[in-house]
Amino acid sequence: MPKKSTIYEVAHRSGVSTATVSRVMVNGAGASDATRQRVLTAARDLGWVPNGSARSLAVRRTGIVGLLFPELGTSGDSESDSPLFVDQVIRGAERAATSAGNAVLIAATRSAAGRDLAWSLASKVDGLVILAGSLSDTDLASIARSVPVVALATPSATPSARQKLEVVDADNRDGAQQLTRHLVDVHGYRDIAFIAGPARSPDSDQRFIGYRQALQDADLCVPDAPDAHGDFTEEGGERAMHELVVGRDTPPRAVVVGNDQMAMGAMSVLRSRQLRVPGDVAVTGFDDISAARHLRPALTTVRQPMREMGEAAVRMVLERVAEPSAPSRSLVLPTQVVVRRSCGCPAALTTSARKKP
Amino acid sequence: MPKKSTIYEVAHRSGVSTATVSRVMVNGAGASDATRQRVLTAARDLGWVPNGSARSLAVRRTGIVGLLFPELGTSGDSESDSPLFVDQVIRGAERAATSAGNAVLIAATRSAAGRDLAWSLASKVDGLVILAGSLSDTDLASIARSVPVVALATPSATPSARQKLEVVDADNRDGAQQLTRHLVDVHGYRDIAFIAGPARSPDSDQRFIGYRQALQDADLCVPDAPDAHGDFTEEGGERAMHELVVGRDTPPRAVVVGNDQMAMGAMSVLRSRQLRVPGDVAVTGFDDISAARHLRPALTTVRQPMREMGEAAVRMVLERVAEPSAPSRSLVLPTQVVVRRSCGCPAALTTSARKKP
DNA sequence: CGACTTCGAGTAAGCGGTTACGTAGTTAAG
DNA sequence: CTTAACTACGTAACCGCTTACTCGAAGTCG
Repeated sequence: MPKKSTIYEVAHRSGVSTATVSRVMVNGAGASDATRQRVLTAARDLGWVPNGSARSLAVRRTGIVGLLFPELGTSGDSESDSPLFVDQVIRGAERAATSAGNAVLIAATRSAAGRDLAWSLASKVDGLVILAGSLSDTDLASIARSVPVVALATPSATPSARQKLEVVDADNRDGAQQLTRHLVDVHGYRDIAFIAGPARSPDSDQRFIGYRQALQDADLCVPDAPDAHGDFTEEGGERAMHELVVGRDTPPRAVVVGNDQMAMGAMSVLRSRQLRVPGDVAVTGFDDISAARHLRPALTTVRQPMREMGEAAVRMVLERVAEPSAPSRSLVLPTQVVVRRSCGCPAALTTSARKKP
Repeated sequence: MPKKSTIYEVAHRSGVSTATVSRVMVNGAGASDATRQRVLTAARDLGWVPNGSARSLAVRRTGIVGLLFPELGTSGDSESDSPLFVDQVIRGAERAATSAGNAVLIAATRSAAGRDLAWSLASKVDGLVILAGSLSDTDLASIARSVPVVALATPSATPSARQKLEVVDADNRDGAQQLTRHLVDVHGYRDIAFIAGPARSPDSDQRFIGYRQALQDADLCVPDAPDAHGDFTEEGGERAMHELVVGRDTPPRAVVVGNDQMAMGAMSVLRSRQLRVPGDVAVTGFDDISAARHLRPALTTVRQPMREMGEAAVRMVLERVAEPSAPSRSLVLPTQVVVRRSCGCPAALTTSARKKP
């Protein structure tokens, strides 16, 4: 690179002051046409890229929002476990940011080192959106004291933290409830098992609560705890389903699985045991990742508006940046059950059941 | 937010100069233990987050690398067409950046507005990695004159631009060639059609070239142009396959499709015409997106090391940033064919054929 | 035709860090 | 005891851009 040029060189080359150059670049106004042209030409000739740091320093705004998320596949190599969830959120965040003239700075926390990363990110951005699992609750709270933060999918945030924190989440509870109700009402299943995610996953908890609610509404027996736990990966789903099937005399008539990836694992276990889905055992997932549509049978699941969550989160930080003293709000986005074949519905019925009418 | 504090306040509160505070923060050294503690405490008490812009300005380095990619789904709403390719690249880039103490700033160019976005990105980063299709060749070249840039999957870059540009790509040609060879050698197919991507896609071109090479090596008739074109989406694949089948008396024995998403569309068209895959028509894809494994039949395809591409690209920009005058290199990463059922191989054979022995 | 705007453009004071350089005060060496 | 070499820390000059003021010139108006 031929040593970066500065605004001074541009100013000198076009025979004006730096102030004028600056005016021309930021808002075409404040200069005569002739001057503007001279400046523009000089800038182009020099290949001048204004220094963003200097600009940010002067205007006290970086035009960047940070996105912190957890890198789950700690194992490293496995490509399969990529949680599409994060990717969608990233895309949504990018969209909202770009359309507001900002950009998104991303970083993934891997085991432990998260705290430092978070602070280093914080120093470079106007605001932060932090995905569940990236940071401990206390770190989250303390960082939120210094920078506008919105937490994504983190309903667990302690009340005290809530004061400074904004939260965006999907209605996991309602989604699971609608889904389970579909199983009960439409298909008449009564023996419905639940495979949960990791023990301390708020998402998984919410889904379990919704599931229980539906059972209770139907006057069915309501279990205290999930029938099995997985870790949200396909392998975890296999293990959980295996455990579940082995632990019982007869398999359940249906099983509500904590997310799509585990549901995929679960289905393959059933298949290998000669149990037909949905004929013998109906299976449902959660998330509606793109693979869900292509499974055979296609997976009935609950769609989370992942993209929208990313967008909303970014919009909220930006609003907070613009208006730091506004009261902090929370946002719960609706989920939607997507009926496909794995629950026992016919192929034709690809429509999606909407929320409570 | 209780008005951000500065290094001056920290310095004052701990009774030292800003220089000392700075020294403590950057490298724990250069100060006595007692002083260090006082500074650290003061910083924590104030919830001080050093201003990244000021720091970057002073050290002339942002610690950020930009990633520019095209947002393909111009239509907007459709979620399905999200090319997982980009997501993987993002993840790879993030990984390489974070492990080097940097972060990734992402932005997607949507139709046309790309140029401005690119420059605004450029002003905020140390270097840029730009995905194919984000920018016109001329814009690419001109921006590469002012900032270190590595282009991803952009073999088309004009020779002149090459001088300043670094390029990372996957060996699309070789992948397609190996794949086609597999079809010919292992399965003995002779009538093999090709469904290409968008007309001006370098990736698609390379794949077509590899396909032709394999046919030529086998002394089969070598077509001048692809049998049909799609746009890399599932719908595009459906249209292309439809066109292809309708345009011929008998369907081809096998068809090499430009990417996985189109292959999925193609397969559903075949199915709806009562043609069995792979019994009547074998189908292959390209990319190895996660859905490929879950299709029925599972899709034989070519894996691109998308994550590695993202990592490599970021590493290369960072090296260029550190050593601006080094000669620019290019990198072509190997691809790998992944044999599954859609080509006609038995279920058991889930292994992957490696590159030329 | 003098007073009042309006407009184009320059001056210079920051923005919040970093760091070369300078200076006591200590310790080690001669 | 003098001198050299550290060590711990302060001073102040940047880094490159924005923007509140200023100011002269040109246009407006009663």
